[in-house]
Amino acid sequence: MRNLNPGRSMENPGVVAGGPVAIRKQTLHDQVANRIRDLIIEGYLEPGSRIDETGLIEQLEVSRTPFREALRTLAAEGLVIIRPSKGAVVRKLTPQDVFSMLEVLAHLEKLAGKLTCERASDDDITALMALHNEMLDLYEKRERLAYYKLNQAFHSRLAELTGNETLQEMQRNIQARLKRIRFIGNRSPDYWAAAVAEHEQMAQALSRRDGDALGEVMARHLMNTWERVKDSV
Amino acid sequence: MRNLNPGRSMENPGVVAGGPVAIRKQTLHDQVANRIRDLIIEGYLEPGSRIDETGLIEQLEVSRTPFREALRTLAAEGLVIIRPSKGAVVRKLTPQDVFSMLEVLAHLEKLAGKLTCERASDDDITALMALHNEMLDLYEKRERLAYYKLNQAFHSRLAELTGNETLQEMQRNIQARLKRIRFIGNRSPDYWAAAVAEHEQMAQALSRRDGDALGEVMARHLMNTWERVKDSV
DNA sequence: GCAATGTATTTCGTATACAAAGTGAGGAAA
DNA sequence: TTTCCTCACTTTGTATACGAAATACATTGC
Repeated sequence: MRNLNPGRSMENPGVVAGGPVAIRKQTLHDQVANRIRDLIIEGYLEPGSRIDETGLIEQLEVSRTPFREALRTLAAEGLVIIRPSKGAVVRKLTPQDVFSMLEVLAHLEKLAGKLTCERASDDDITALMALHNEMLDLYEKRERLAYYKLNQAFHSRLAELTGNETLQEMQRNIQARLKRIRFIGNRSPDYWAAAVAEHEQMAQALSRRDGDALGEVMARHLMNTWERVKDSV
Repeated sequence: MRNLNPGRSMENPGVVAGGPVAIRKQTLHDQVANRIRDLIIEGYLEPGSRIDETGLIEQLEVSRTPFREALRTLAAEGLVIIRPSKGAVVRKLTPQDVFSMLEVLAHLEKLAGKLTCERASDDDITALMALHNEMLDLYEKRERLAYYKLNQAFHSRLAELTGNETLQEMQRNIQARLKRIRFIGNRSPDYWAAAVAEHEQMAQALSRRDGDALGEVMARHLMNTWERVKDSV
């Protein structure tokens, strides 16, 4: 499924196998928005800290107009907060914020699980299971970053299979805000093992197309994530 | 709970009962964003139609900079779509879009119902019931617009009582996109009566603090809404 | 007469300049 | 010494100007 709205954050490549594809035009403010988003996620811009317009503009080598438009996009996405006449700050998530996001995300994933079981084709389910197996491999090898990325892909794919665009968008939005936090969640080996065990249960439910069970596991999975990260928020 | 982000759509007044509140500064682009949002919701800007930058700028008497920043905010909210170098169009909702939004909204409201039953104080519930009774009054008097507004307030309040900020934000976002559509939903007297009956059930469940029942009714309510509006999308 | 290409005109994207608001340091008065 | 005010400086907000891209139209060739 192609992302027609260049304003949203997406990491899919611009090329699809087989045949010419429209050249993706990226306006400057889109590029800037993506760049700043990454800077925030990767921690170069610390939560709560003011965003130095002048400084960043020089570093990114763009003028103020596209930069400010990008900031407003990120503000609408909830990643930064713009205080009129006082500059923008990277939004700092309180534990409450994180909990509320996980609570909603858990509930959305529950819906995703249920709908996917109802609507996805056998091939799609098989493909999803393949992803899961890859994840197990990576866990065995203790390749944490790769595992993490595949994990994101797994959840995104699950949302896609529901065919529900809104669900995907909301999930993406929350994921983007939580990205840094979730990465922390798997720091400890114990936590990681627990997460893998939960994923195994998901895969089981998925292969049985047991939507209710899948939904329950996914919701539980995210509430456990809370337990894992709450001390580091 | 105050809305600290002036970029988001909110209809609450700037003053809360009891005590001084920070004066809300509104930058020009915020005002413009709000204005355009209203224009879209009220139908002055038709879905699918191109937004005439030059024309609107003249009418609103603002320059391009705040206008374009406002557009990007609305794009991030999903109300308009910006096609690079080709102008912005008011997002046109396909029946699929509407269905997917209602599906997600239904699921979110289900969560809201459950959490409210678990977390709200008795006073809060009583206040919510009062809203409900007012709605019944307005239905008797066939005051459709007032009923509609109170209905929105009821659902917003319910989300507030969960104490979950993210849930509120997501609900607001979807509500904003659906605003026009939902208004249509009550056109026919039969439909309206059905909606009122469903609300009565909600109130019942709420007064019993039966979260599961409330959640079920709310989810059903929105799926019924789909039945009511699907032909007019 | 139709299609294709070149050109004019409009619209969009970005940079920059100017105005307004905020911030902080230093000094004067209590 | 402390507090409050003032003034200079920094940063933000808005307007405008210019270059680039897209669209519409006319002209030319078949």
